[in-house]
Amino acid sequence: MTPPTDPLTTEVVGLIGSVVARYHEEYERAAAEHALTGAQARVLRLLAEEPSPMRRIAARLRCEPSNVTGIVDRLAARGLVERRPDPADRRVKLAVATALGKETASRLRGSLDFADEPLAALSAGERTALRDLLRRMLGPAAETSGADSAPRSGETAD
Amino acid sequence: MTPPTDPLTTEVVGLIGSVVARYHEEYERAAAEHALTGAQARVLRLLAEEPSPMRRIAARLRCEPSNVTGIVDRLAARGLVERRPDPADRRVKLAVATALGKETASRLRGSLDFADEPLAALSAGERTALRDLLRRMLGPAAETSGADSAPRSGETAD
DNA sequence: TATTGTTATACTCTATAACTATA
DNA sequence: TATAGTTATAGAGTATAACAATA
Repeated sequence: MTPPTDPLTTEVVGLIGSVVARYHEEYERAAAEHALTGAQARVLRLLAEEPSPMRRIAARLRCEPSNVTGIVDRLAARGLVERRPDPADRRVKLAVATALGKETASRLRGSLDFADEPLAALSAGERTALRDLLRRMLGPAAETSGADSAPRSGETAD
Repeated sequence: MTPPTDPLTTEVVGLIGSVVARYHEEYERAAAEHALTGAQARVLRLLAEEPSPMRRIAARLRCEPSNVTGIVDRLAARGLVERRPDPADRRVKLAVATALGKETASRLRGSLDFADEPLAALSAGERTALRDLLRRMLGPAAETSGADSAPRSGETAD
Protein backbone atom coordinates (compact mmCIF):
# COMPACT_ATOMS: atom_id res chain seq x y z
CA MET A 1 0.00 0.00 0.00
CA THR A 2 0.91 3.65 -0.46
CA PRO A 3 4.07 4.65 -2.30
CA PRO A 4 6.72 2.03 -3.23
CA THR A 5 8.77 2.66 -0.08
CA ASP A 6 12.26 3.99 -0.67
CA PRO A 7 15.46 2.20 0.43
CA LEU A 8 15.98 4.55 3.36
CA THR A 9 12.57 3.84 4.81
CA THR A 10 13.03 0.14 4.22
CA GLU A 11 16.27 0.23 6.16
CA VAL A 12 14.72 2.16 9.01
CA VAL A 13 11.86 -0.31 9.22
CA GLY A 14 14.42 -3.11 9.29
CA LEU A 15 16.37 -1.44 12.05
CA ILE A 16 13.21 -0.93 14.05
CA GLY A 17 12.48 -4.61 13.53
CA SER A 18 15.84 -5.41 15.05
CA VAL A 19 15.16 -3.16 18.02
CA VAL A 20 11.79 -4.85 18.48
CA ALA A 21 13.36 -8.30 18.40
CA ARG A 22 16.02 -7.31 20.89
CA TYR A 23 13.63 -5.57 23.23
CA HIS A 24 11.34 -8.55 23.18
CA GLU A 25 14.10 -11.00 24.00
CA GLU A 26 15.28 -8.79 26.81
CA TYR A 27 11.80 -8.60 28.22
CA GLU A 28 11.21 -12.32 28.11
CA ARG A 29 14.59 -13.00 29.64
CA ALA A 30 13.95 -10.55 32.47
CA ALA A 31 10.54 -12.10 33.11
CA ALA A 32 11.97 -15.62 33.09
CA GLU A 33 14.59 -14.53 35.62
CA HIS A 34 11.69 -14.08 38.02
CA ALA A 35 9.94 -17.25 36.86
CA LEU A 36 7.30 -15.21 35.06
CA THR A 37 6.02 -15.45 31.52
CA GLY A 38 5.92 -12.32 29.42
CA ALA A 39 2.18 -11.94 29.86
CA GLN A 40 2.43 -12.39 33.61
CA ALA A 41 5.19 -9.81 33.81
CA ARG A 42 3.14 -7.31 31.83
CA VAL A 43 0.14 -7.74 34.08
CA LEU A 44 2.23 -7.54 37.22
CA ARG A 45 3.86 -4.30 36.12
CA LEU A 46 0.47 -2.90 35.29
CA LEU A 47 -0.93 -3.78 38.71
CA ALA A 48 2.18 -2.57 40.52
CA GLU A 49 1.26 0.89 39.28
CA GLU A 50 -2.38 0.72 40.31
CA PRO A 51 -5.16 -1.77 41.00
CA SER A 52 -7.30 -2.50 38.00
CA PRO A 53 -10.54 -4.28 37.10
CA MET A 54 -10.04 -7.46 35.13
CA ARG A 55 -11.67 -5.85 32.14
CA ARG A 56 -9.20 -3.00 32.07
CA ILE A 57 -6.24 -5.35 32.21
CA ALA A 58 -7.57 -7.09 29.13
CA ALA A 59 -7.89 -3.77 27.34
CA ARG A 60 -4.30 -2.87 28.18
CA LEU A 61 -3.06 -6.26 27.07
CA ARG A 62 -5.27 -6.15 24.01
CA CYS A 63 -6.66 -9.58 24.66
CA GLU A 64 -10.00 -11.06 25.65
CA PRO A 65 -11.08 -10.72 29.29
CA SER A 66 -11.35 -14.48 29.60
CA ASN A 67 -7.58 -14.76 29.24
CA VAL A 68 -6.92 -12.43 32.11
CA THR A 69 -8.67 -14.77 34.50
CA GLY A 70 -5.98 -17.40 34.05
CA ILE A 71 -3.04 -15.00 34.12
CA VAL A 72 -4.24 -13.37 37.33
CA ASP A 73 -4.99 -16.83 38.76
CA ARG A 74 -1.36 -17.82 38.28
CA LEU A 75 -0.04 -14.59 39.73
CA ALA A 76 -2.43 -14.96 42.66
CA ALA A 77 -1.33 -18.56 43.24
CA ARG A 78 2.15 -17.19 43.84
CA GLY A 79 0.99 -14.45 46.16
CA LEU A 80 1.95 -11.65 43.80
CA VAL A 81 -1.58 -10.43 43.23
CA GLU A 82 -4.93 -10.48 44.98
CA ARG A 83 -8.54 -10.05 43.88
CA ARG A 84 -10.65 -7.56 45.77
CA PRO A 85 -14.31 -6.71 45.30
CA ASP A 86 -15.08 -3.23 44.04
CA PRO A 87 -17.28 -1.49 46.63
CA ALA A 88 -18.86 0.68 43.94
CA ASP A 89 -19.92 -2.14 41.61
CA ARG A 90 -20.19 -5.64 42.93
CA ARG A 91 -19.77 -7.14 39.48
CA VAL A 92 -16.24 -5.78 39.29
CA LYS A 93 -13.16 -7.43 40.74
CA LEU A 94 -10.08 -5.32 41.30
CA ALA A 95 -6.76 -7.06 40.85
CA VAL A 96 -4.17 -5.54 43.16
CA ALA A 97 -0.48 -6.25 43.52
CA THR A 98 0.59 -7.50 46.94
CA ALA A 99 3.69 -6.17 48.65
CA LEU A 100 5.57 -9.14 47.24
CA GLY A 101 4.13 -8.42 43.82
CA LYS A 102 5.26 -4.81 43.92
CA GLU A 103 8.71 -5.84 45.03
CA THR A 104 8.91 -8.37 42.22
CA ALA A 105 7.75 -5.78 39.70
CA SER A 106 10.43 -3.44 40.92
CA ARG A 107 13.17 -6.04 40.59
CA LEU A 108 11.77 -6.92 37.19
CA ARG A 109 12.13 -3.35 36.03
CA GLY A 110 15.67 -3.34 37.31
CA SER A 111 16.67 -6.41 35.38
CA LEU A 112 15.20 -5.07 32.16
CA ASP A 113 18.46 -3.46 31.24
CA PHE A 114 17.57 -2.37 27.77
CA ALA A 115 18.50 1.06 29.04
CA ASP A 116 22.09 0.03 29.58
CA GLU A 117 23.17 -2.37 26.93
CA PRO A 118 22.05 -0.99 23.59
CA LEU A 119 21.20 2.53 24.69
CA ALA A 120 24.53 3.08 26.38
CA ALA A 121 26.09 3.32 22.92
CA LEU A 122 24.47 6.74 22.54
CA SER A 123 25.65 9.98 24.12
CA ALA A 124 23.22 12.16 26.06
CA GLY A 125 22.85 14.39 23.02
CA GLU A 126 22.09 11.43 20.82
CA ARG A 127 19.57 10.08 23.27
CA THR A 128 17.85 13.43 23.22
CA ALA A 129 17.76 13.39 19.44
CA LEU A 130 16.39 9.85 19.48
CA ARG A 131 13.77 10.84 22.02
CA ASP A 132 12.60 13.73 19.85
CA LEU A 133 12.41 11.58 16.75
CA LEU A 134 10.47 8.84 18.52
CA ARG A 135 8.11 11.39 20.03
CA ARG A 136 7.38 12.83 16.62
CA MET A 137 6.95 9.40 15.17
CA LEU A 138 4.53 8.20 17.80
CA GLY A 139 2.58 11.43 17.84
CA PRO A 140 1.46 13.74 20.63
CA ALA A 141 0.09 10.97 22.82
CA ALA A 142 3.49 9.33 23.08
CA GLU A 143 4.71 11.62 25.84
CA THR A 144 2.29 10.15 28.32
CA SER A 145 1.39 6.75 26.93
CA GLY A 146 4.58 4.78 27.00
CA ALA A 147 6.57 6.16 29.86
CA ASP A 148 7.26 2.70 31.22
CA SER A 149 5.47 0.46 28.82
CA ALA A 150 5.86 -3.22 28.13
CA PRO A 151 5.80 -4.97 24.78
CA ARG A 152 2.31 -5.46 23.43
CA SER A 153 0.76 -3.11 25.93
CA GLY A 154 -0.02 -0.32 23.50
CA GLU A 155 -3.12 0.73 25.34
CA THR A 156 -6.00 2.64 23.84
CA ALA A 157 -6.30 3.89 27.38
CA ASP A 158 -9.77 2.35 27.57
CA MET B 1 21.63 -2.80 37.51
CA THR B 2 24.33 -0.26 36.67
CA PRO B 3 23.75 3.43 37.27
CA PRO B 4 20.37 4.74 38.49
CA THR B 5 19.14 5.56 34.98
CA ASP B 6 18.43 9.23 34.34
CA PRO B 7 14.99 10.55 33.35
CA LEU B 8 16.00 11.02 29.73
CA THR B 9 17.03 7.41 29.34
CA THR B 10 13.90 6.28 31.12
CA GLU B 11 11.79 8.22 28.67
CA VAL B 12 13.65 6.85 25.68
CA VAL B 13 13.20 3.31 26.96
CA GLY B 14 9.50 4.04 27.39
CA LEU B 15 9.22 5.39 23.87
CA ILE B 16 11.00 2.36 22.50
CA GLY B 17 8.53 0.25 24.44
CA SER B 18 5.71 2.03 22.67
CA VAL B 19 7.32 1.45 19.31
CA VAL B 20 7.75 -2.21 20.17
CA ALA B 21 4.09 -2.53 21.17
CA ARG B 22 2.93 -0.84 18.03
CA TYR B 23 5.18 -2.79 15.72
CA HIS B 24 4.08 -6.02 17.31
CA GLU B 25 0.41 -5.22 16.90
CA GLU B 26 0.96 -4.25 13.30
CA TYR B 27 2.77 -7.48 12.63
CA GLU B 28 0.12 -9.67 14.21
CA ARG B 29 -2.62 -7.81 12.42
CA ALA B 30 -0.88 -8.17 9.07
CA ALA B 31 -0.34 -11.88 9.70
CA ALA B 32 -3.97 -12.37 10.71
CA GLU B 33 -5.07 -10.66 7.52
CA HIS B 34 -3.59 -13.63 5.72
CA ALA B 35 -4.92 -16.13 8.25
CA LEU B 36 -1.44 -16.67 9.65
CA THR B 37 -0.17 -16.57 13.21
CA GLY B 38 2.83 -14.42 14.02
CA ALA B 39 5.14 -17.41 14.18
CA GLN B 40 3.86 -18.74 10.86
CA ALA B 41 4.36 -15.35 9.24
CA ARG B 42 7.91 -15.12 10.51
CA VAL B 43 8.79 -18.55 9.17
CA LEU B 44 7.14 -17.87 5.85
CA ARG B 45 9.04 -14.62 5.39
CA LEU B 46 12.24 -16.42 6.26
CA LEU B 47 11.62 -19.15 3.72
CA ALA B 48 10.50 -16.70 1.06
CA GLU B 49 14.05 -15.37 1.09
CA GLU B 50 15.75 -18.75 0.89
CA PRO B 51 15.16 -22.41 1.67
CA SER B 52 16.39 -23.43 5.07
CA PRO B 53 16.95 -26.57 7.13
CA MET B 54 14.50 -26.98 10.00
CA ARG B 55 17.31 -26.47 12.47
CA ARG B 56 18.22 -23.12 11.04
CA ILE B 57 14.65 -21.89 11.20
CA ALA B 58 14.61 -22.72 14.89
CA ALA B 59 17.81 -20.76 15.41
CA ARG B 60 16.37 -17.73 13.65
CA LEU B 61 13.16 -17.94 15.64
CA ARG B 62 15.10 -18.61 18.81
CA CYS B 63 12.98 -21.59 19.70
CA GLU B 64 13.45 -25.33 19.97
CA PRO B 65 13.61 -27.32 16.72
CA SER B 66 10.66 -29.42 17.81
CA ASN B 67 8.41 -26.38 17.54
CA VAL B 68 9.36 -25.77 13.95
CA THR B 69 7.98 -29.14 12.95
CA GLY B 70 4.45 -28.05 13.80
CA ILE B 71 4.72 -24.59 12.33
CA VAL B 72 6.06 -25.90 9.04
CA ASP B 73 3.42 -28.65 9.11
CA ARG B 74 0.68 -26.05 9.24
CA LEU B 75 2.24 -23.94 6.51
CA ALA B 76 2.68 -27.07 4.40
CA ALA B 77 -0.93 -28.09 4.95
CA ARG B 78 -1.90 -24.85 3.29
CA GLY B 79 0.47 -25.29 0.40
CA LEU B 80 2.65 -22.37 1.38
CA VAL B 81 5.75 -24.43 2.11
CA GLU B 82 7.24 -27.77 1.13
CA ARG B 83 9.84 -30.08 2.65
CA ARG B 84 12.65 -31.28 0.42
CA PRO B 85 15.47 -33.67 1.24
CA ASP B 86 18.94 -32.19 1.27
CA PRO B 87 21.05 -34.08 -1.31
CA ALA B 88 24.21 -33.38 0.65
CA ASP B 89 22.99 -34.78 3.98
CA ARG B 90 20.04 -37.09 4.07
CA ARG B 91 19.29 -36.28 7.68
CA VAL B 92 18.49 -32.69 6.73
CA LYS B 93 15.15 -31.47 5.42
CA LEU B 94 15.01 -28.18 3.59
CA ALA B 95 11.86 -26.18 4.00
CA VAL B 96 11.14 -24.16 0.87
CA ALA B 97 8.42 -21.65 0.11
CA THR B 98 6.12 -22.59 -2.76
CA ALA B 99 5.10 -20.04 -5.38
CA LEU B 100 1.94 -19.46 -3.37
CA GLY B 101 4.03 -19.10 -0.23
CA LYS B 102 6.28 -16.49 -1.84
CA GLU B 103 3.29 -14.60 -3.12
CA THR B 104 1.70 -14.65 0.33
CA ALA B 105 4.94 -13.47 1.91
CA SER B 106 5.08 -10.63 -0.56
CA ARG B 107 1.54 -9.54 0.17
CA LEU B 108 2.29 -9.88 3.86
CA ARG B 109 5.20 -7.52 3.55
CA GLY B 110 2.96 -5.10 1.71
CA SER B 111 0.32 -5.07 4.41
CA LEU B 112 2.88 -4.49 7.12
CA ASP B 113 2.61 -0.77 6.73
CA PHE B 114 4.67 0.26 9.68
CA ALA B 115 6.70 2.14 7.10
CA ASP B 116 3.78 4.38 6.26
CA GLU B 117 1.76 5.06 9.32
CA PRO B 118 4.16 6.02 12.09
CA LEU B 119 7.24 6.59 9.99
CA ALA B 120 5.51 8.92 7.58
CA ALA B 121 5.52 11.55 10.32
CA LEU B 122 9.25 11.97 9.77
CA SER B 123 10.90 13.85 6.93
CA ALA B 124 13.62 12.23 4.85
CA GLY B 125 16.24 14.07 6.90
CA GLU B 126 14.72 12.86 10.12
CA ARG B 127 14.53 9.30 8.88
CA THR B 128 18.22 9.50 8.04
CA ALA B 129 18.97 10.77 11.53
CA LEU B 130 16.87 8.01 13.03
CA ARG B 131 18.62 5.42 10.89
CA ASP B 132 22.03 6.62 12.04
CA LEU B 133 21.00 6.58 15.69
CA LEU B 134 19.53 3.10 15.47
CA ARG B 135 22.60 1.85 13.62
CA ARG B 136 24.85 3.14 16.35
CA MET B 137 22.59 1.73 19.01
CA LEU B 138 22.45 -1.74 17.53
CA GLY B 139 26.13 -1.83 16.72
CA PRO B 140 28.08 -2.61 13.55
CA ALA B 141 26.18 -5.82 12.81
CA ALA B 142 22.91 -3.94 12.48
CA GLU B 143 23.56 -2.86 8.92
CA THR B 144 23.23 -6.40 7.65
CA SER B 145 21.24 -8.22 10.31
CA GLY B 146 17.87 -6.61 10.34
CA ALA B 147 17.27 -5.40 6.82
CA ASP B 148 13.83 -6.93 6.73
CA SER B 149 13.50 -8.58 10.08
CA ALA B 150 10.44 -9.70 11.97
CA PRO B 151 9.73 -9.38 15.68
CA ARG B 152 11.57 -11.94 17.73
CA SER B 153 13.83 -12.97 14.90
CA GLY B 154 16.98 -11.40 16.28
CA GLU B 155 19.19 -14.04 14.75
CA THR B 156 22.63 -14.94 15.97
CA ALA B 157 23.09 -15.84 12.34
CA ASP B 158 23.39 -19.49 13.31
C1' DT C 1 -31.42 -5.89 29.05
C1' DA C 2 -26.59 -4.94 29.44
C1' DT C 3 -22.25 -5.75 31.72
C1' DT C 4 -18.44 -8.15 34.65
C1' DG C 5 -16.09 -11.91 35.35
C1' DT C 6 -15.79 -16.78 34.89
C1' DT C 7 -15.97 -21.44 32.83
C1' DA C 8 -15.57 -24.65 28.96
C1' DT C 9 -13.43 -25.67 24.69
C1' DA C 10 -10.19 -25.72 21.08
C1' DC C 11 -5.95 -24.20 18.79
C1' DT C 12 -1.22 -22.51 18.60
C1' DC C 13 3.27 -21.84 20.55
C1' DT C 14 6.58 -23.27 23.79
C1' DA C 15 10.15 -26.42 26.17
C1' DT C 16 11.64 -31.11 27.55
C1' DA C 17 12.59 -35.74 26.71
C1' DA C 18 12.64 -39.85 24.00
C1' DC C 19 12.81 -41.77 19.47
C1' DT C 20 14.52 -42.56 14.12
C1' DA C 21 17.47 -42.19 10.56
C1' DT C 22 21.26 -40.83 9.16
C1' DA C 23 26.31 -39.44 9.62
C1' DT D 1 28.92 -41.40 19.05
C1' DA D 2 26.88 -37.36 17.47
C1' DT D 3 23.44 -34.83 14.69
C1' DA D 4 18.74 -33.65 12.15
C1' DG D 5 14.21 -34.06 12.53
C1' DT D 6 10.25 -35.98 14.64
C1' DT D 7 6.97 -37.52 18.18
C1' DA D 8 4.91 -37.33 22.76
C1' DT D 9 3.74 -34.63 26.53
C1' DA D 10 2.60 -30.80 29.33
C1' DG D 11 2.01 -25.80 30.28
C1' DA D 12 0.72 -21.20 28.87
C1' DG D 13 -1.63 -17.76 25.94
C1' DT D 14 -5.29 -16.89 22.83
C1' DA D 15 -10.26 -16.46 20.97
C1' DT D 16 -15.11 -17.95 21.06
C1' DA D 17 -19.25 -19.10 23.24
C1' DA D 18 -22.11 -19.90 27.16
C1' DC D 19 -23.02 -18.89 31.96
C1' DA D 20 -23.66 -16.57 36.84
C1' DA D 21 -24.08 -12.47 39.40
C1' DT D 22 -25.03 -7.83 39.35
C1' DA D 23 -26.47 -3.54 37.38
